[in-house]
Amino acid sequence: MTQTPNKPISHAPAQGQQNQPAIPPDGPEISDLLCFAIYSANHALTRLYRPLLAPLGLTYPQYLVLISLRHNPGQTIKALGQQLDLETNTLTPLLKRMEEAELLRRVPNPQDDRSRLLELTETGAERAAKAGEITACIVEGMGGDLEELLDLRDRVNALRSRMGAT
Amino acid sequence: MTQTPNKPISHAPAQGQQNQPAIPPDGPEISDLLCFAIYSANHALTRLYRPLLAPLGLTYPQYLVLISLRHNPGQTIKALGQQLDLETNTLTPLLKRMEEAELLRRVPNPQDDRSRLLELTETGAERAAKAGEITACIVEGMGGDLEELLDLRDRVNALRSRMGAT
DNA sequence: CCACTTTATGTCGTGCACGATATAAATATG
DNA sequence: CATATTTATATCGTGCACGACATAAAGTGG
Repeated sequence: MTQTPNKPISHAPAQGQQNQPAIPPDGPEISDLLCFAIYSANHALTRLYRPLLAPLGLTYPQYLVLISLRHNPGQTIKALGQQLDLETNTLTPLLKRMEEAELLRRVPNPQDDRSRLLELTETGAERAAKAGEITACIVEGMGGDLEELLDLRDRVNALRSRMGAT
Repeated sequence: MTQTPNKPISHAPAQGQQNQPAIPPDGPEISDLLCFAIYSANHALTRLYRPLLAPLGLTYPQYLVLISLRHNPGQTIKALGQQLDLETNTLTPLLKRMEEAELLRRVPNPQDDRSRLLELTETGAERAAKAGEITACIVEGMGGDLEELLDLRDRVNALRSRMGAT
């Protein structure tokens, strides 16, 4: 475990004592930044998922859509967007690609002519089931014990909600 | 703090007792997934950075490049890629845009004709200094106390290294 | 019922990420 | 030294993200 714990995260000057900078003089290093850790962990996760999702013809965001629709059939695009914290400018093209791949349908909403409901096709449902199974492999790939991973998830989610995410 | 701690992260069947699934029957929910927490936290962070970086004419990856070059002047593209865990197919266009914006130069490496060294222009150095300062605002925006954030960073980095990231 | 506003979705342009592939220079090997 | 391999960078195509903008259908207030 190569890890140098608790280096400063920013170089905000210490309020009281000016002459003893506990913080690097010319700004933070990449390795100091929590935002970089998250940014880069996200890339690493994508790399972990890709070889497992590629055989299913799925990208990572598409995997998330399948997971979500499996638990919320007939969801609107807006509701999906709220769950994934994505806008329609991201979702519309993504969903179109998935519809073209016969994974889902965007059917009119009888309650509201502006809206569409999302339902998995049979293929989509099968794919969603397989996709759900690979999660275990990912947990494997992430290493560490389960307690740690669950705790980390909760802390990251706490950070998300402090940042005003949905 | 809306938070339901320690729901299961995957639905790997409990080894011993088949008849009492401690894990949801039809796969994980979005909110169960550590990978989604990280994926989404990354988006939230980008949203936090954007209004601060836009006035400097920077994107988030460009901000990272400036931070890195500030501490490692004359770095090669490869070295930068190792630090940011990015390939040249990402970096080359990004660096070209930054060169066009007069933030840096890609000068020939006298040691190796294949390679190029990266140096900040004067504008780039000024921008890097300003960029370093906004980190404090981000820490502000992330909320929570500093201890928590530093600990979180170290845990995320530990996860990164378990996933085989640089 | 008629503007006015809000809401659900879509379109467009830009900038990442990244797999696949290309190219030229450095290095290794016979 | 000639060939083979490796290495540093670049190119191309696809799929996100997302700001800015467009459109049509609800809703809302006179």
